[in-house]
Amino acid sequence: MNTKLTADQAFVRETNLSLVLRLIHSQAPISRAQVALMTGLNKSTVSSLVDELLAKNLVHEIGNNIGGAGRPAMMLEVNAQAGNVIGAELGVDFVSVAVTDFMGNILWRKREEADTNVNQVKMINQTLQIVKEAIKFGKKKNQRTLGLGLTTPGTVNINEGVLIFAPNLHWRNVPFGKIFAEQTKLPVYVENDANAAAVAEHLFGTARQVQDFLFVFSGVGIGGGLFLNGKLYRGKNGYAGEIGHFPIMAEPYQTVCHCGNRGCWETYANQYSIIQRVQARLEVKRSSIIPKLMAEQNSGLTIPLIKQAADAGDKEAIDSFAEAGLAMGQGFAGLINIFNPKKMILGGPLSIAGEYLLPNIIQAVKRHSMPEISQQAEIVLSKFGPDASLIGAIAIVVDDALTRFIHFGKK
Amino acid sequence: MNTKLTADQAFVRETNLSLVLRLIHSQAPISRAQVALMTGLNKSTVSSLVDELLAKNLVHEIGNNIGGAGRPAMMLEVNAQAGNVIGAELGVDFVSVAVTDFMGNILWRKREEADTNVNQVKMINQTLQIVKEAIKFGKKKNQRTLGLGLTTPGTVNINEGVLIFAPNLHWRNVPFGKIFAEQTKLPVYVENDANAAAVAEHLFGTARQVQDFLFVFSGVGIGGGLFLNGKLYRGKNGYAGEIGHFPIMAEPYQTVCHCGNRGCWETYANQYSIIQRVQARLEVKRSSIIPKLMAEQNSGLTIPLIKQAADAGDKEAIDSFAEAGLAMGQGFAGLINIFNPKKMILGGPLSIAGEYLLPNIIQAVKRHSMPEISQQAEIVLSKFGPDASLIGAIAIVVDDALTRFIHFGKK
DNA sequence: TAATTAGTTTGTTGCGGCAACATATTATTC
DNA sequence: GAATAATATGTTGCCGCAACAAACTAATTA
Repeated sequence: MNTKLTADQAFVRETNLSLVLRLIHSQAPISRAQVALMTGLNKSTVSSLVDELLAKNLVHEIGNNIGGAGRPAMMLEVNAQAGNVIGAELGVDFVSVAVTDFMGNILWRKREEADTNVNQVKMINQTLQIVKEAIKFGKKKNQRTLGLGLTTPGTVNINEGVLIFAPNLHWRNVPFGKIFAEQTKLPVYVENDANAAAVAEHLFGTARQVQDFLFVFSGVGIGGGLFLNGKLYRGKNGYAGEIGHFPIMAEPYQTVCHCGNRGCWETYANQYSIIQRVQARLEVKRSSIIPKLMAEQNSGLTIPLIKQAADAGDKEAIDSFAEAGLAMGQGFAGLINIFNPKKMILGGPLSIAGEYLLPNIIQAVKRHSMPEISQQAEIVLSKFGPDASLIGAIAIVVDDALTRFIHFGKK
Repeated sequence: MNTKLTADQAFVRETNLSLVLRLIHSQAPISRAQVALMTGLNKSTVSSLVDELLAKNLVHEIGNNIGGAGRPAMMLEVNAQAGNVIGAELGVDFVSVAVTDFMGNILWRKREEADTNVNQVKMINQTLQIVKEAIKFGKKKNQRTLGLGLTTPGTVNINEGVLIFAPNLHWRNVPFGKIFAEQTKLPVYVENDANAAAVAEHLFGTARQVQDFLFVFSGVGIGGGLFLNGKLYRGKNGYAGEIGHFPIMAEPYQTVCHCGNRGCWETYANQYSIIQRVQARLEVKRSSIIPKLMAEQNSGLTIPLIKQAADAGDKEAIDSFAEAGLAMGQGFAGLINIFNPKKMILGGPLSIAGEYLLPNIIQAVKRHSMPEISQQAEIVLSKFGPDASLIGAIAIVVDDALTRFIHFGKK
């Protein structure tokens, strides 16, 4: 951790450059005068900072503002063509890769099913193959590629780029950073899925001006991205955010968690818990269209299928989501009490059923948290839903660029 | 919230002044040369910064270092006589006030029993009376008094100095800041007990160089002080840290929490839960010396009395602490998974039984948390035990002084 | 006396702030 | 329709102040 504690003039310049760049990023189109007003910086200082950003091609002028008295303002925005970014999400049963411009607009994407249980090396090679396609696509566009972001469920050492432990993948100590850097010759960023999703939401999503929020990434497990005081909180070793393993022991479903313990919150509120709930309901022979759907589609009992049943009005599906939503809300309530956040954002694969989960989450939060605190917290769905972690992989590269680019020379 | 995001030269000076002052505070005695080495600042810069601190009487020279080659170093330390600080802790059933010097050394203290249930105004007046005694004592010492810190269990708006809600006191919207400022003419700082205790531990206690830790304040309830990235985390409105109200619903003790809900973690691990556990054990007529002790001392069933019984080897007392320790550890485990802290510090009234609780907390943490994370977390007792919040009241004044004093003119 | 370490002096570089100014437009008046 | 006023944007040149660098003095030991 390169934690310089002292300040000097270079630090001042970097701070202000980064601040102005981020402001232009999130508020574009915006004029120099508006930047000066919003930051409190002097007009002349803003001009100097913007000049530098223009020279580095990070920002460009997009023509005059019309209307209003006085000299028309020259509007600025971040240059989407500042470079491409590649993001890859390594899920438990799939791999997703995307190429975007600097503003996070998707230019290319590909998703493949995968099976992590079979072979770690095979899955890494599969990912590498798709990433190489993505790089080829980026080259065609004749743009520099700024980096490769890689997200995965589990605790990550981001400095070394090593996956420490992913309970749901049963993987330990995988040096993703080294592997992908050698094979792609790109700067590689490795990050936990929920952390990355939180950054995505802050840069491109529903948490743009929000300084304190939690991203709850729900899928096979439940992970948390803690965005506190305007930045990601990673804890002592970067493992912070394992919110799914808070021991709550609430209901009779005493499922053993992938982490090895019993009573973890996520076992009551993850994908599998919903499937369990549906199974239990089907066993007592209630009328449900789910068996019919499974037969028709030759499919197992999956979340998309249950969602489909719920959309068709199937009571067992809807009630199962509701139950899981209440269990989810119990954890949300606890987290809201702990963090006093402005927003709680639900994303990840399970969020495709957000419309069935959210009302129950909100209800449980009302019941289980301190009203003074929960009244302050807005509970919403991720802008990117099941793609939250993929866009997150992009976001961690862009976010780093927004602070580091400043050090680059002229293009 | 005066959140200036931009940086300028004044900011640089403040940052470095504060850094040097804090370094001298925590590492004294220390020379200018050592400060330069540790901070990376230029020798001449350090000299200039130290000169300013000397001129403001915040630091003083305490003579030459002896031994070693070269010119002997002039050692520096923070001037304990820079001013007095008054701290007041408003507990659920007591009031404690102390006067310390700038280094937190206690010069005077007084504690009175109180009963918040009877009359809020009466209790505030009682506190005010003792605080005025403290001020008089401070004046005798012929020192300026830097401020009054006030801690209380509950959520606090620190900017307004208002207690928003204290479940265990049944108080709402008490403008402590205004009341005490008018009556004492001192700068008044109001803070939640656990938050303040965390600051105390960081400035004066076992977390001096620790950037990421949680203070768990256990007494009538359980509060948390979240010290993250080297500073207190307060959340959106300053209510963060209500860790006691995480809904866990673990055991048959379905006690209604003071917050109005059921299943809050603190109901399984607070003072009253231990008393309940002892009562339940005594009812089934086990042999215990507790009834005898109660009769002898004409006392109710209190934590100090149960502790006394445990010290005498009483199995029921020891086992009750052990049970509560395990319940406490369950929450610790969840918090460790969420925060990946370097330390977990247990303090507050209940920590007088720390020796009986801690081993069980550690055992439960091992069982319920992810080993990669919990191996990183040291679980320790507060340096100040039951006084953690009182010293915390001092610490919030000193901490503010360490950053604000820099703005003062020459004395 | 030489070596070593502590701290000071003098001058340099580079930052943002300030105030005056040039520029470009709309609004108002005749 | 032309002249003038008002308004807002952005630039220029100068200043104070920050840390830094290098050369210095100071005080000690070997």
